[in-house]
Amino acid sequence: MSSNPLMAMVRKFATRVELVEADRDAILRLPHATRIYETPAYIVREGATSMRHCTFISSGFAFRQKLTAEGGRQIVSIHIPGDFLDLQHLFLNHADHNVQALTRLHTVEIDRHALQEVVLRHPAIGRAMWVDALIDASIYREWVLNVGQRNARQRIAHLLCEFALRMDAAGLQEKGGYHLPMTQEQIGDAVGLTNVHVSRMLKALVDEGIISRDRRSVKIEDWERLRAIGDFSALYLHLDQAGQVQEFAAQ
Amino acid sequence: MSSNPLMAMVRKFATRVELVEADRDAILRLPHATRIYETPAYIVREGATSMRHCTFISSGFAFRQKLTAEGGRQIVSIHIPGDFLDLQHLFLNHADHNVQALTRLHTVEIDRHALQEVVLRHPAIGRAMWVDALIDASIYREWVLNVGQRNARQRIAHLLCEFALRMDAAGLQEKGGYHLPMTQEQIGDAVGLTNVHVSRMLKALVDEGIISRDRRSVKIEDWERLRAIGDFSALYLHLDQAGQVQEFAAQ
DNA sequence: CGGCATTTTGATAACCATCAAGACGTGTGG
DNA sequence: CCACACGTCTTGATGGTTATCAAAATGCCG
Repeated sequence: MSSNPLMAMVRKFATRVELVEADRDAILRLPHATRIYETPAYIVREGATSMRHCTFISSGFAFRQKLTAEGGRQIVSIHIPGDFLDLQHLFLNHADHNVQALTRLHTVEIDRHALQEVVLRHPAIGRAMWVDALIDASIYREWVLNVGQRNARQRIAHLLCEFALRMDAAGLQEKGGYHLPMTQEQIGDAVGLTNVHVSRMLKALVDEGIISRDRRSVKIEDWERLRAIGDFSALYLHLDQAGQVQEFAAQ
Repeated sequence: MSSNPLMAMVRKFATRVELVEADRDAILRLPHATRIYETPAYIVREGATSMRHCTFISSGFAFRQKLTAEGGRQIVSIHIPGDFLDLQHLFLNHADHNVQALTRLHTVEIDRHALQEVVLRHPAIGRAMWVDALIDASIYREWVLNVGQRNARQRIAHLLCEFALRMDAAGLQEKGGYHLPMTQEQIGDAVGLTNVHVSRMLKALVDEGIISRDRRSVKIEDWERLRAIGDFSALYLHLDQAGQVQEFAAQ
C-alpha cells in the first residue's frame, strides 16, 4: 500500500520517533482525502469555524498570513513538503489566520477528530506532533526577533539562511542553490519591508557576490558571509529533532 | 491537600477540559518543587540542554526574550499566572530563547519526563496542554504581524489591548485598570521600538484621553478607541478555549 | 506580438533611532 | 530627615533607514 498518501506522514514521523506496527496502522487508517490547490488559492480562511480536517503538504509550498485593517499583509510562516499546514486546527475551534498556496500544492486532508484521537491515544505519534508544533512556535519566536530587531539587510539574509537550511533538511536543495518560489513582494511581506526595498537589498547582496539569482532561484555563494549578515544561528530550527525526510520528499 | 501547589494546574486544566479522578491524581502526583525568582533572574537560558523540568507560574510575571548579535533584545512573549513558562522543554532538547522574571515570581517546577508521560497517557490533560501550546503559537503569529506591519502608535495600543484582555481572562484586572509591570524600555523591546519613542507614544495616548497612567499602572479610559488604534481583534487569543482561572489566580 | 505581473531605478518624505540633557521617583546611607 | 545615587522617564534636536510615489525595464503567458 505504498500508494497510500498517508505513507508520507508515516515516513515523516518515523524520522522523529520509533513507530510500532500499531502506530503505523493507526496513521494509515486515518480518514483522508488528497487535494490539489493552485496558487494563490486559500486553504484556510481567518475566522473559519468547525474545520473538519488538518492538512499535510505532500508537495509544493504554502504560507500563512494575517492582514491589518489598513491592508498590510504579514506572512507569518512558510511551509514546505512534509509540514502540517494547520496543526492549530487540531485543538482550536476557529482559524486565526489565512493559509494560501504559494505554488501548486498537493495535500492530504485528514479528518480532524480522527487525528485528535490518534495523537492522544498513540504516545509515539503524539510526541512527533508535539515536536512539530513546538518547532513551529520556535520559528515564530525567531521571526518576531527578526522583524522587531534587525534591519532590512539582516532580515532578508536571515530569511534566505532559514529557507536554505529547511530546504536542505527536507532534501529539497538543488545543486548548491535552491528555488525560492516567492515574489519580492512576498519576501517583503514576510520580513516587514516593501517590495521596492527588498529589490534594493537583494541587488546589494548580488553585487557583493554573496548570493546569485536566476529568476526566482537563489543560490548562496558565500554562506558564511550571509550567515554573519543575517545573524543566523540554526539552533532555533531544532534540526537535531527534525530528522531527514528525503525519501519522502522525493515523492 | 489543597496546599499542594499542583492544585493550581488542576484548576487551570479544569477550565479547559473535563478531568476525571485519575487525571487529577496523575497531576497531583507529579514530582515537583516550588521556587521563587527575583527580577530580573533568568529562569531559562538560551542554549541550555537537558532541562529537567517544566515551569508553571503560580504568581508573578515573566517574559521570554531573544538577543541579536548587535545586542538588540526582543521580548517575544509575556507570561502571567497560570501560564507554562517553558512548554517547549516538554519535547525539545535545548532552549532556543531566554526566560526572565519580570516581577517576583513564584513557580512550580515539574519533572519533565513525568509530565511528558502524563501528557501522552492522559488524553484530557494532553488536550489541555495542546490548547495551551497552540494559543501560545497564535499569539506569536499576532506579534509577528504587530511588529511587521503596524506603526509605533498601533503597536503599543495593540499590546495594551492584549494585556488587558489576558489579565481580565486570568481574573487579574483591578478596578478598571491593571498593573502593567513593565518599564517603557521593556515595552519597547516587546514591540520593536526604543524606550524614547514608547514614551512619546504613551504620552500622546494619555493626552488624547485614551489611557491614563499612574506609575506603571495603566488604565484604559476609552477601550473602543484604543481597540481601533491598535487594530485589535481578540480572535487570536482563543478566549473561548482559554477558560476562566479566577479562583486559581486569587492564589 | 500584446498585455500584465514583477522588478528595477530614481526622487522625495515620513517615521523612528540616536544622541544628549534634564526631571522625576525611589531606595539607601549618613 | 535630608542628601545622594541610580534607574526611569521626558523632552528636544538631528539624522538614517525605509516608505511612498512614479515611471521605465524586464519577464512571462496567452
